[in-house]
Amino acid sequence: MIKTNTKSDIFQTIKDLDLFKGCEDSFFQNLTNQSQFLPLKKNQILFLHEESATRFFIIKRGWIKLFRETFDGTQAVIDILTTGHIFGETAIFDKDIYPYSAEAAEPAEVISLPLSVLKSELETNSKLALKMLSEMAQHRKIQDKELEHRTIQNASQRIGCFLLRLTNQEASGNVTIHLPYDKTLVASRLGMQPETFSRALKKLKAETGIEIKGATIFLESLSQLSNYSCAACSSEFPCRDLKSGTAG
Amino acid sequence: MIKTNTKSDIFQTIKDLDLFKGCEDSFFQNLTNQSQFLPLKKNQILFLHEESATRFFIIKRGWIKLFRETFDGTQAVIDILTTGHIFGETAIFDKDIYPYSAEAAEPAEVISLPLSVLKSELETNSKLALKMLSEMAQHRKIQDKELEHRTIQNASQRIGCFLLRLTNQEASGNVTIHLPYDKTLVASRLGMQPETFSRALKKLKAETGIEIKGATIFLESLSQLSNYSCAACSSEFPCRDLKSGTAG
DNA sequence: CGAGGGTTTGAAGTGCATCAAATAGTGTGG
DNA sequence: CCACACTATTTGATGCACTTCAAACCCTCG
Repeated sequence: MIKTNTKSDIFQTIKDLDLFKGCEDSFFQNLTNQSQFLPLKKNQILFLHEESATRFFIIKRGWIKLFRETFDGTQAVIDILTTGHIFGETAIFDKDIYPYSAEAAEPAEVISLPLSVLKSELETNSKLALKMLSEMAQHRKIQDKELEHRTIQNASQRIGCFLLRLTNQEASGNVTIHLPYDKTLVASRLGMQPETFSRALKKLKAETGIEIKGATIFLESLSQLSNYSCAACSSEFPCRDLKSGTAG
Repeated sequence: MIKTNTKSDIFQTIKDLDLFKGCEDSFFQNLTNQSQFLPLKKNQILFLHEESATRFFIIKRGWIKLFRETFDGTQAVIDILTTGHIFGETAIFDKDIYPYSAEAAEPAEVISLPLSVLKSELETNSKLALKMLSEMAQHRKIQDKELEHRTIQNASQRIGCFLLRLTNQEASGNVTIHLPYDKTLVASRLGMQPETFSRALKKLKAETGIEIKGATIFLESLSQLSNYSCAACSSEFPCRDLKSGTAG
C-alpha cells in the first residue's frame, strides 16, 4: 500500500472529482504538474477576500470556512466545506479576485491548483463548462434556500434543519448525529450567536425530544426533527439537494 | 414607425440580450418561432415552485417577483426583476422543474421562450455556456452578499443599501431616487415586515438626513447614505456588482 | 493539575414582529 | 368633480427572539 501525498496521489484525487468526470488525463496532468499539497493548521488563513487569485483549491481532509468580514471585524460565514469540495474557482469569473476569505476551521489538507489551467480547459472543453454550469445552478438553488431559511425559520428550526442535512435523510429508525465542528462554528454557519445556539438547541430538545450529549445527538427517527423544522420551509422533508456542495 | 409586439419585435429583443451576444441568427429564429408574448396583470402568477418547466422568460416591461412559500402561506421573496432580466432558465439544470414561483408585481409584459431550444444551443455553443457560467458566478456572489447583508446589516442599513443600488453609484451631487415598486414589496424583498420598513425608513432619515416624500427620496449626496449603510458591509461603497442581474 | 478554549447560564437590552387601528392615497362610478 | 371603496402606509402598543455582556462551568491537553 502506497500512502504518500505525492503527485500521483493528487492526480488521482482530482481525477475522481465529479466535476471533472470525462476530462482527459492530459488535463489532470497539467493540473498536477503545478499542484501543491498544503497542510493547514487550525485557523490558518488560505487567502483573503479581494486578494488577487491565481489558484483554486480542493479539500483533501478537514473543514474550510469561507467568510467575509467588515472593517470592524464582524464576519459573515458563507459556507463551511470539507473533503472533495472545491473552492476559489469562481475567481475566474470575477477578474481573478477571490470573492471571499478562506480559513481552516480545523486542521486540514488542501490541494492547490492553478486557475489558469482550469480557465483554458473551460474554454475548449464544453462538457466541463456544462457540468460546471449545472453545479453552479444547483448551488444557486441551495443559496436561495439558505436565504429562505434565514427569513422564515427561527434559530431552533434552523438547527434542526442543519442536523437533518447531516444525515442521509433516509434512515427509518434511530439516528446518531455528530456535529462536524465546533458549536461556535455551527452557530456562525447558521447566522446566530454561540449563546443563541446553545439555548436554541436546548429548546429544540424540549420541542422534539431529541437527546443531546456534547456534540452528539440521538434521534428516535428523522421525523422527530423534520416535523418541527420543515414546517417552516417551502420544501417537503427529504430535501436531498440541500447538501452543501462546491461553494465556489 | 412600426410599434407592435410582433415576432420580429421579439427577435430583436432577444438578440439584444447580453447573455446571447455572439449567438447565430438561426438560434434567435428558433426561439422566436416558438415564442409567446404574455401581458400580465398585477399579481398574475406565471408559474409555481416545483411545477414542471418547458419555458423560460424574458421581461419586456414591469416587475416580476420570484418567491417560494411554505405550506402555511409564509413567503420568502427571492428576487424582483425587471426589463431585460431572464428567469426560469435554471430549470434546465434541475430536472426541468422551476426552483421558485413567479408572479407579476406590477402589470408586466414577458416573452415566453422554449427551454428546449436553449438547452440544445447550450450543448453545442460553448461560448454561450461560458457566458452563462460567468453570469451564474456573478449571481452567486450577489447572493452571498445578500446573505451577508441579512446577517450583518440592520433594517435601516439594508434600506439604505437598497437605495444606493438603485442609483448608478457615481453621481457627485444631489440624487433623487424613486422606489421602483410598492413599499410593501420592497420590505419583503429586504426580508422585513411593512411596518418595520416604514419605521426603519424613518430611522434612516433621522440618521442620515435624507428627505422622503412618498415613494421619492432626495439625497444631497450618495455618501450621506453610504457612510451609514456601508459601515456594516464587507465591500467598500461603490459596489456596482451588486445590481440584481438575471436571477435564473 | 493547571491553563485555555469551548460551552453554558444569567441578566438585561434591542430590534423586529405582531396585532390593531388610524390615516393617506388611488381609482371608480356617479 | 366628488364620494366611496379599497389598498397602501403609518402609527401605537405590546411581546418575543435574539443579542450582548458578564461570569461560571467544563473539557481537553500539555
